Amino acid sequence: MTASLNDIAARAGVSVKTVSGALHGGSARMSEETRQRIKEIAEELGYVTNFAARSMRQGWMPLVGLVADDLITSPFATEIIRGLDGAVRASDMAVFAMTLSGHRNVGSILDEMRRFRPRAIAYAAMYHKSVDLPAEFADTVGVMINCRDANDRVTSLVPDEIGAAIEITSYLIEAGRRNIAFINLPGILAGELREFGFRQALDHAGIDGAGATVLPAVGKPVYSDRAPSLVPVHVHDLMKSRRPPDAILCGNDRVAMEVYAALRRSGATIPDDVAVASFDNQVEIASRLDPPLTTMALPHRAMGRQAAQILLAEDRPPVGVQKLPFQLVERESV
Amino acid sequence: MTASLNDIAARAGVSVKTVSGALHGGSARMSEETRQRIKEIAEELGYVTNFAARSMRQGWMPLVGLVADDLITSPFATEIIRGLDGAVRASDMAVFAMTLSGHRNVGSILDEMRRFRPRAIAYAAMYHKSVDLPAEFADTVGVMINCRDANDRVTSLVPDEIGAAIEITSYLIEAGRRNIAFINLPGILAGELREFGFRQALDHAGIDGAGATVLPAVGKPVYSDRAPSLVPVHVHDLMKSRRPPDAILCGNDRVAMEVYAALRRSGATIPDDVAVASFDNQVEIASRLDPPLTTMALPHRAMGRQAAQILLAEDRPPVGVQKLPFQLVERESV
DNA sequence: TTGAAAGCGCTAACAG
DNA sequence: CTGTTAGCGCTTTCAA
Repeated sequence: MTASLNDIAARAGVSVKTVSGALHGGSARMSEETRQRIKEIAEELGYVTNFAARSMRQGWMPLVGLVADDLITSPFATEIIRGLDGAVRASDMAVFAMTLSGHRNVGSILDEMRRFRPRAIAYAAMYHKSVDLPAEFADTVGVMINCRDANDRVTSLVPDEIGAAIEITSYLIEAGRRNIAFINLPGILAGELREFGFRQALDHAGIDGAGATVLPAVGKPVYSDRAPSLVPVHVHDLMKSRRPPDAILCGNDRVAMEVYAALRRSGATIPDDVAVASFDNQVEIASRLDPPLTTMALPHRAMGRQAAQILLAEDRPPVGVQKLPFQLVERESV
Repeated sequence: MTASLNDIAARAGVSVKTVSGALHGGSARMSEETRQRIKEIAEELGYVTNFAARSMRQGWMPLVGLVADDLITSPFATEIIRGLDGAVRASDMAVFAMTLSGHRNVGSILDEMRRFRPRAIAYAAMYHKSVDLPAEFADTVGVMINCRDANDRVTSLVPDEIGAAIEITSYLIEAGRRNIAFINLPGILAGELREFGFRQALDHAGIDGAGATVLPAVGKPVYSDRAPSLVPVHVHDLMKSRRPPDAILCGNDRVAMEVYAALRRSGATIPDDVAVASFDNQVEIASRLDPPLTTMALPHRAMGRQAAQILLAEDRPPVGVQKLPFQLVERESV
């Protein structure tokens, strides 16, 4: 079916070793003429390296495994994969992604991944959370992306939620807003941390508790897009209250989308009456809202890139949690 | 590092052949006791099959390659991959995706993929288009997803654009709309086909040309989300015209998003004054618009599933273009 | 029922 | 500078 080094060697009348050297330019030096001839024959026969065979000697396939929560099926995945892929390609490797979706547990999918003998494995979560990786897999996973190991046995890369919340809240305050409502994502780590940062920024600015309303975007304490949204009723109530907010901070861009609609219904204009800001910078949403949304962009791409650095580095860095900064994207909603 | 069959055999005091038979339960039968003991040792040693080694005999890795346009980085990818992955897993294989993004040409990435010796390769495009696959790769690619081979040498799976346009247009007509504007995606195959279906449905209903306005969503005849949008001005002009439309059909859900905003600015309500309908059913957008958007859902998942069937079938079906139906998702915008 | 041995395609070590 | 050979881990054929 597919041509092998042997086929080329036979055709060229040299040994496989010579062909291997010619194509993959090992230290073996040979007449440039022979090398050229071999390359031509390889081309002619449609030869492509057999990584499986090569890996028998090397011990691993030129792959970086990415085991994901349910990530691949989420729009956020794209940026993490882009970042990882770009960096990994530089080392002539490819990213091989598998999704946990139907699986019972993390261990079984990690074992599935290991069968392909990747050089290293990263674990990524769809949203920032704490993951309890079974002890026996602490060595298998080289880095955790967008989540942290509950037992701190694996180097983790997570977005700096607190910093981002402080930055965006301060930004709203600097824009003159004094009564900020935060429609947060309840029951998830990212939400807790952001609320912490939010309150800290308000404290720092000397704004009292009355100006620090925090409301849940959904009823259930679970992150699920299926859960019925509380956004319309919250916004309605806020705007009808004795002291309506002059800014609404949203848990993510989709919440912001709903906030936009609800504000319009209540007759408020953005940003004149109420400024709106958010977290995510989700492709195709944030920039297309009317007015375009000011939001803190998640460092997905950077986490992917950084993960590659860690995985492919000669020596593992000391285990720890690295917080990567969000980026403020200023648009017209503030 | 990793345990091999040899290690297990040594520990169990049997031959590798016996271990292989015990773990992968080939035709080889043996005492249930031995098999059990071997399995325990394997577990204890943390053995996982080495697919690379196995593939040396089989000739291929248990992989289905997915070479994509730029697909992986698009939210649409998710459903195609889900469909493909689900079906492929049933045959104990995994999907291995690679993106064309930085590459010069299709050929080079197909060769890169071939180095991993996948069982079969699918080619997928981000949006429905015609792809001119170099002749020498016609055999390499088993099926084309969301695009068709310009030379009809490869089986292709594409959405039934014409059918979808007819269905949604008829739906609008049945809802009593008589003056439908279509803000289409210019310069791409999907757009052309939909316009054809749109006009056909109007003709069939006996609605004359005056009720069939087709306008481009963007200026450049290229599908790009970077291109400046013409939607706001088109909607403005339409609503100011002597005979404003009672329905607007949109090229995709993001166009619909902009149409919503523009209609609100002009004071029109949805669906009372103007019904809005679209194509895509993009996750997180269509259902969250206010009011939720009636749209024709792209058959991405079905194309992925179907692709797996074709790739893994014993015998290849006769080459041809299979059109998969969209699904009408009725919400409140009509 | 189990063992021994060959061989898949490649690279690395060793000879020539 | 080039050829020969061994061996990676596995499955498969042939023997026992």
